[in-house]
Amino acid sequence: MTEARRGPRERMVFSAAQLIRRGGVTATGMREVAEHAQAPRGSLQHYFPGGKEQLVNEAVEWAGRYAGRRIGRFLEGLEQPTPSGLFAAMAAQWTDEYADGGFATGCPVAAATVDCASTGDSTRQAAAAAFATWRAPLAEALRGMGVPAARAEPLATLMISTLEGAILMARAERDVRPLTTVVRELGPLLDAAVHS
Amino acid sequence: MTEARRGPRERMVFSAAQLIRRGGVTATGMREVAEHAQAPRGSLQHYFPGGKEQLVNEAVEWAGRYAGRRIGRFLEGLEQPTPSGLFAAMAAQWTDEYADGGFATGCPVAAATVDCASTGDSTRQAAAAAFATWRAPLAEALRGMGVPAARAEPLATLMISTLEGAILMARAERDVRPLTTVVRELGPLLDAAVHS
DNA sequence: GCGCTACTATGACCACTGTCATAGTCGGCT
DNA sequence: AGCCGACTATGACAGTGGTCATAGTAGCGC
Repeated sequence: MTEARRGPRERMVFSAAQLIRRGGVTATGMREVAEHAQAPRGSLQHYFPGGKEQLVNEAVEWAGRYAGRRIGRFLEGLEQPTPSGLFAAMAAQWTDEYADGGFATGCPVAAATVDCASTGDSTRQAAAAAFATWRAPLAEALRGMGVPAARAEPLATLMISTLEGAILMARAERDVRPLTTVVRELGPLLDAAVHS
Repeated sequence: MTEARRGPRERMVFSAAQLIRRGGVTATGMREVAEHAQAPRGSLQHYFPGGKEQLVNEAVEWAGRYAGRRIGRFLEGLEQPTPSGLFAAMAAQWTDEYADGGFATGCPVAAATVDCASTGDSTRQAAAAAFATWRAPLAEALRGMGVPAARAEPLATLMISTLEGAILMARAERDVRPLTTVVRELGPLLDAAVHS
């Protein structure tokens, strides 16, 4: 996931996202980001003249694009594409990560929203945009599975909301139970939307 | 909601929860809490010898008890108690708050989880306990409405997860759309669990 | 060689954090 | 009155945050 062979700028954005996932926006320092990215500290002000706000916003945007791109990958991995299968795959990414890596990390977009929604408006907008770039391909995938166009966007919102909440609870409990539970409970509803 | 007539200790716990709701745990300072509670700064170390960690944990526990107690209130407010109606009432608390107060505040338990799940284990446990004290009366309410005992807990987890995620998205978008959407989409599933 | 740009390297600044130490005040008990 | 516990009031400490200023280096066109 890391791919060390990228420019220092990209590495810093990536590291910022990774550190925000852990402890939130306020708890991640600029110096810490540079160190984690093995990038010179002086490059921070050079690549991100807008300061921390710019760096955080780019990290959030990056996370949104990443989540959006994953939807396509999940679709390819499903032999029999169904809404519930897609949702299960989305959740499985987290259960897998938690299974072998501990429960240290959450969703960076959620962290940015919690920490910046009331203070930094640009970051809040970045988070909203990230959710949108995640939701769009998801709704498109649902339509491709036979979900009526009018239900695709609402169901995508439901899926993302439920997943985000389950991630929260799973981290708090240090147990994947919430993730597996919502997959099991929400699956039938999602599949029932096909051809209806 | 404030009720200024309480001891300074309770006021500080309450203020801590309120400030954590806004900007997260790391961004809320002890001095800020004392000032917000109109309590003397010297009382912090007197009432909370465990420092910030203790204060935050108590704020999270308080939030959990508050959410749990609200379930009963919502039930009383429903003339025809149904799972979907209860879920709608839970979400309405947030849409009401966002309608006339802006989107400044989120759930303190979510904020504590995001900020402390990987660093402060005691706070993480407090968050898990808060979710539990919220989930228990909710599951009990569902059973009271005719939901089979085996489905009550999973459905309660689903409801809380979905609500938490919708709160997140609503704050990011500065729009109650996610909240109203998940209420509309999840309602039928919840009601279908009655007598089945 | 010069000059220019891209990038790196440090050190300093001020604001602020959580925590501790110390002194002060108040009320009630005996 | 004296005393003692609960609580309040402040100041100081060491650490860290983001940001700025300044100087240095590498590479390239000329």
